[in-house]
Amino acid sequence: MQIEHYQPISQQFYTFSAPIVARRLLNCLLIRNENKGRIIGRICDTEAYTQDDPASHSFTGKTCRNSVMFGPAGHAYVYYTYGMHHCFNVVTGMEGSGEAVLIRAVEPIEGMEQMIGRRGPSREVANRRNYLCGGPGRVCVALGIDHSINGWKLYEISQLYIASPAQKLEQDEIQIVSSSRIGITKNVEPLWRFTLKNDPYISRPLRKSNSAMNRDE
DNA sequence: ATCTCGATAGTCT
DNA sequence: GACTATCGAGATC
Repeated sequence: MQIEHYQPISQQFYTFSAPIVARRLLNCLLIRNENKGRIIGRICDTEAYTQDDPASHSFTGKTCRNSVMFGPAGHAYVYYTYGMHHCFNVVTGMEGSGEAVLIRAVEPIEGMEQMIGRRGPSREVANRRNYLCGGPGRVCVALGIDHSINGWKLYEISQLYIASPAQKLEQDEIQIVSSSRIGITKNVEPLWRFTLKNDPYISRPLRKSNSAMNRDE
């Protein structure tokens, strides 16, 4: 079997504001290289968080935990929540702006055996297509992401990086829906969750109002 | 399909 | 001491 190689997306891609990068990341590939093999997920569900956003970790300023959010774009921000889950984010915007995009779900593309090994065998794998990587906590378990990855560059070929999609899809062909973000209590109005339209791998059903849009709005 | 509920520990005030 | 950008199981429609 021939191995296909994927080019990383440049750091410059991430220097735009979080809502823009969040929708541009849809359909891109999250690639995890390990000794055991390679795991690939196609990003299908993201959320944007900005510094003037009360739902964002960066809202109250730089702290020990969120410091990489205030660093250069294109780095990984991984945090631990609910005493048991990791969440994987990509830092966006200009350095110091305190923005990030949460990766809520990916579609399993390669390395399903390793994902199943980590997530645990379950009959859910057959029943629910979003079982393996549908949800920020699940993405981290399936791809082996934990706090040790906090701060890593995602724009160079390494153990974890993001690449352009394999099939060159025209921008117009990508149908994107925006909706309310999940699991937050503050600043619920902005429709800053972005999903691929009618994608069965997204983490949870859409909440509240939503609208179809283009990649660059 | 859509809801509840509780487990759990790091971070900040 | 009071928060969580969650998950999975179980109940109910």
